[in-house]
Amino acid sequence: MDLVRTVAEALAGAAGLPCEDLEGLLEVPRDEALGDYALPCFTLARRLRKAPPAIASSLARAFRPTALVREARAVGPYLNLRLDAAAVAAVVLPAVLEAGEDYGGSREGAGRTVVVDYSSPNIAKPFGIGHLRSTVIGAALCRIHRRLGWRVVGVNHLGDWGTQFGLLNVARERYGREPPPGVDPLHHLLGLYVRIHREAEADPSVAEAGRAWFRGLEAGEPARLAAWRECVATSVAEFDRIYRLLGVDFEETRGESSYNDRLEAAVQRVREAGLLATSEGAQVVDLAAHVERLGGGEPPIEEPILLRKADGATLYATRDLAAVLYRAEVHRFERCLYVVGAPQALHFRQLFALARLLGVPGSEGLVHVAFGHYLGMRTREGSIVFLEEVLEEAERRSAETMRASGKFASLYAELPGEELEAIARAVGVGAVVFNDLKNRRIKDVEFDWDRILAFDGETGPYLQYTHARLASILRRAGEGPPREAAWGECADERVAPVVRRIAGLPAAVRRAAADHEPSIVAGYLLDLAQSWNRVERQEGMKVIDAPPARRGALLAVVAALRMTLASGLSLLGVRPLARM
RNA sequence: GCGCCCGUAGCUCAGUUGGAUAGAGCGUCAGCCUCCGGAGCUGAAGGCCACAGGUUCGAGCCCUGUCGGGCGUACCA
Repeated sequence: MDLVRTVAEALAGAAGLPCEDLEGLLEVPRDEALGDYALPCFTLARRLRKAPPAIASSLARAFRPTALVREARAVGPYLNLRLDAAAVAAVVLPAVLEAGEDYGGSREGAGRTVVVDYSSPNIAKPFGIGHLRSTVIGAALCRIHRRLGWRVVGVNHLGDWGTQFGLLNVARERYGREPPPGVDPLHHLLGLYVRIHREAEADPSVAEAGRAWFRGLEAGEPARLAAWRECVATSVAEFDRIYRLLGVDFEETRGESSYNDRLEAAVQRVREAGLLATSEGAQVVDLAAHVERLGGGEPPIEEPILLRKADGATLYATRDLAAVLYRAEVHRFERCLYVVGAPQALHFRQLFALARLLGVPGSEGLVHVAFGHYLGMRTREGSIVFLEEVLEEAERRSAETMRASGKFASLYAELPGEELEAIARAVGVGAVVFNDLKNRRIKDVEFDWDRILAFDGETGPYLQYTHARLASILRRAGEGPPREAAWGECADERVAPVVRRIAGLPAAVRRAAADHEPSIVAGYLLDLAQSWNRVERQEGMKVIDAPPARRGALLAVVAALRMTLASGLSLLGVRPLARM
């Protein structure tokens, strides 16, 4: 079911133009009174060598109404199309009911593979609120691509290697490996991490001890490897708890350390391609010198990419290069998305340029999905806001709101306590997750408890609440939506705009994937929910008490609406709830 | 210095490949529970779309410059 395409087809005959061209040009007018769709004729003017208003009026004359497109009227340079709302409902609603909560998908990604590198927290560092963004954006992009038929490989590229393990283990040796009674292992590690970092800043010999410890680890000392594994295991256990809470699951969890034995080969490949140079003792690729070979008119990258330090050690870029080679070989991706903060833009421009210079398959599909950070927290200064802390507070507030509800008794009476807890948790998580996804990802977000935990306005709970009320109507109706209904009942000016918006999910999902921008789905859902809440509350519209014909049609609308919301919310990682 | 990103209502943000009169939410003020769920809804106030040029029939959107903010700029990740 694709409404725009059907409209374009209806118009193609009159216009004498290919359907695809028209489909791209069609837009929804700002003012709904003007029509359901509009064809601006400006761009056609050059092609047809006629003035836009003349094109519009001649199209209007040539147009023959169809069952779906009832009328085409020229208004200045626009051709405004009026759809038959009953016909729209007859096309849209049964299709949505058929698709269910998978509505919005397609097969456009069939046979294609996308790798999504996301979350990727550092072991031995706290999982702070800042890590939420990559996790939640990446997980949403995975679900969105999967819905479009792609084979998705979500990768958690753990930061499980590097000098911080040296420091951490120096601290463990000095202050104790085992947590004191009553302290869980992870918080013990984090406490050590913060403490030793403070000391290292004040005392260079501490930092040197850390580096020395790490050298021993790299050399493969068994005792240090064992200590390292312990740290990794402790951290991963914590991360898993958060991932379960967020409903996040990875196809591949593979840390930087797993590329250790591929680093030499990666550098060797660069050398054989004739790209490796020595500069100030380090081994680098001078991208400025080679990148013009790639064409594409990209601005040159002045900064060289470093693959080996003067002391022979490898770097971040070396491991990322090894990782991209591995992924190309094993996963054979068409696209590979790196959901990583905007400050690393240069690093990825360098990495991608190098991959293209090496002719890595799929390197044209490498994308840095950059995002702004939460402001107002610094890891090193101890003023860390733990994600888990935020989620727990969100759950508390949600439970409080539930208890304060006048409907508490009637809504929740028959539910067991653990179910209530699960609902409070889903609402709390929904608030935090949606808050993160609702704006374009490049925007920085200032950390603010009240904002992140808000339950009214443009929030996750608002959408969940709308969903719950729809579910409630369907529950009370005591019957499922009909396959066939008097669709004319959906044609009035209150219901028709809602039905038209229901039809918009596939386009929103498609655009979200193309732009790697989950906020497009978020914005779509808010508009959808608002359009319903407006008519429902404002007009006091009743579904269940409506006369039989209207009741059936409205039940189909409510059911389709609920499925559309459920589908979109699931894509974002927000749980649709039957009650809350 | 150079590079990248951001600048739209008091605050946080939408604004499709340039298209009709720039839209939401929060906050403020005024309203709506004889309710299929008030975590909702209605209304009001609030804008030289940072500034200046340019391209175009048409610019919040594209180009150039200026200002403001953020980030990056070789041996951290």
